[in-house]
Amino acid sequence: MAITIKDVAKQAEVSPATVSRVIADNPRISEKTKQKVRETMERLGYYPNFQARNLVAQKTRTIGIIMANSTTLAFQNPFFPEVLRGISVSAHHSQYGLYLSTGATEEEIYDEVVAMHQGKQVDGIILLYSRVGDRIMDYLMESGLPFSVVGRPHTNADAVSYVDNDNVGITKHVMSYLVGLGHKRIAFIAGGMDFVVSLDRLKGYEESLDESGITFDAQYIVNQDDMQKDGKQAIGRLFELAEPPTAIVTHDDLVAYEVIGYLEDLQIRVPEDVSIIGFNNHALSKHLKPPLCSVDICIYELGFEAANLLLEKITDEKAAPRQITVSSRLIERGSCQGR
Amino acid sequence: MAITIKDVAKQAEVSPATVSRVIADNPRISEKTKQKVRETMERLGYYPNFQARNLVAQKTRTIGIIMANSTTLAFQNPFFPEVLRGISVSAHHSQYGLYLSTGATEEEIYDEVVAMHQGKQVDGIILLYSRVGDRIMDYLMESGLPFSVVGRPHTNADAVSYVDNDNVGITKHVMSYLVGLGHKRIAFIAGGMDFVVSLDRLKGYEESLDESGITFDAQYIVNQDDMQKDGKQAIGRLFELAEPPTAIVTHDDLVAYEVIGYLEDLQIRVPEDVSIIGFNNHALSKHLKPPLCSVDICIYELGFEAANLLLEKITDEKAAPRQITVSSRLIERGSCQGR
DNA sequence: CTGAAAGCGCTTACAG
DNA sequence: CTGAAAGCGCTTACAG
Repeated sequence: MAITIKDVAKQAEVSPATVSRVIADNPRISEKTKQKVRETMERLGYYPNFQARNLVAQKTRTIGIIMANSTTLAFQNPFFPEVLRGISVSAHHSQYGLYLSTGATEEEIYDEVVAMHQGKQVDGIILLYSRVGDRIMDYLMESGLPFSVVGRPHTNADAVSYVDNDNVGITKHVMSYLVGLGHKRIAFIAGGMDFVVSLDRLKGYEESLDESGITFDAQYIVNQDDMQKDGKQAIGRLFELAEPPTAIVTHDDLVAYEVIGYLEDLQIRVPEDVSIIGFNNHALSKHLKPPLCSVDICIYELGFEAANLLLEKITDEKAAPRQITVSSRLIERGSCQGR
Repeated sequence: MAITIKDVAKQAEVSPATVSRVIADNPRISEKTKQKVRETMERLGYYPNFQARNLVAQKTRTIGIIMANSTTLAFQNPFFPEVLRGISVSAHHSQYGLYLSTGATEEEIYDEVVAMHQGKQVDGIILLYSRVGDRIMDYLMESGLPFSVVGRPHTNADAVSYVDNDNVGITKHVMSYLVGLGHKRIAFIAGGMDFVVSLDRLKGYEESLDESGITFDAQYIVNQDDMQKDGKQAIGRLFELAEPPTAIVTHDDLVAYEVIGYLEDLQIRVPEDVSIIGFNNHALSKHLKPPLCSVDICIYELGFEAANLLLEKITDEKAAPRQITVSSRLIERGSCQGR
């Protein structure tokens, strides 16, 4: 089949061991021999077989990436490609490859993680999400396989290397911005409550109300399920309340766009009647009319740093777990107005 | 380290070869022995080492995915995650893993393709794009490595397995829809002209004009560079023409959204003054005001079928190249109006 | 400075 | 029905 180290050895009239050492640029090999061997490799078009090399080296130079099972909207969401781009740059820089999970259900994904680990397919894993009571996280903790997480683990966070935004803090900032504009009835369109990021943001929401002396009212919370089942109805209900909200915070710009559509149907004007803020600062948000106020959570950096953390653990077995907080900031645009 | 086939063999008091055969469920092994070995594997927590297995099997059960170097907008675009989802489902079904390119420049990507092939890291490759005079495509053609392409190759298409929409046809359909509505001056916001898909759509545009007896006017064509450099100016120029367009076809919904933003700045109403159509039928397009008319190109199917084609070639060395045309359809919505 | 040998963890003809 | 041996393509102590 392909040219092996043996073929090169024979042609160059040295032993396979010597060829291997030339590839590794071992200093104990004479320059003369190196020249000869390299020339032969060149001539024969030799290329090392990574599988064989990895088998003896007991490593793969590959990172496994585990993504949550893909609901349609999650996939339309630019989070995934952007975080992947960040990971990609870091991995490529350190000459690591990327291996992707393909499972659709939690069960399948779990099996893949086990296969990646036990089957020695990857040197470490990046978990692209953090959810409450996640079997996969538990498995990783016990496995001894290096891993890092995008998002704060719900339990045992100190023992894990992860990147995250200050979700409580940024949400409080968003809220105090709205309160500062004179809003008191603020609706909150939350992400899935099994995700820690959603819990943190809800916590920020509640703490902020508390500090502003506004009573929490569960009627202003719209959960993910209601939104997905019938978004139009969920938004409609908000505005049938005796005291409808004057501002809406959504967990994602795309959701904000959708909400804006429903508001137009209801003849509710943005920002005159209702202010609205999204998260993730989608590329289009600045082009909307009015431009959408949004929180930039620096998705690229989240990916980039998650990969860095993982590579740190892979390189140094006993590196202590580290946590990185990636900055986030509110971008004020026309979709919010004082009252 | 980990449990190997030898450990199992020793414990079960059989030879490693027998354990291997039990794993492969070889019918020549007695049920009794199988029971005993399986029990031991279970007890010891044995898991096969894929690297070792792949080395002897001379295959990897892994598919390499090559994406074009990621300009920011390309990554915001839902095309990538959606096509990946399609690939993912097919690959997972056949128990293949996904290995992703990480290179940023064409040079880096080329090197990765060579490494994937020569280093025996993948059994085949899916090229997620087709561009004119692409070195990577040339390399793949000569390599003998199974591959498939999303998009019609610019040359030697018959020799390649690929999936594509009928881009000429669907664009003609879009155009005749607009012409049927009474439009004669139709602008065309094109994708990058190094991509075959863009060439095909432009061809459809021109052919349609021709058939409708409308003279082609290059002033109505906005190319990718102008759009990226200063989209607002590019659109502004269209409407400074003595005869400004009454309809705009854009190569992507996100670009359409952007254009709509500029039109609002120019006090040009959609659809009253100008009709607009996008491609890719983004999840949000139906929520826009007015809802955006768009072409659904079935991105998921493109990915799914590209993976199927590749797996066909991997499984059967001498499978003839096959081409699959994935359907596409115009979804009429409020952003277009007769005149 | 270089080579022969053993081994990474598996599979698969070849024997019996 | 099962085992001993060779081999996938590489690396790395151990000798010399």
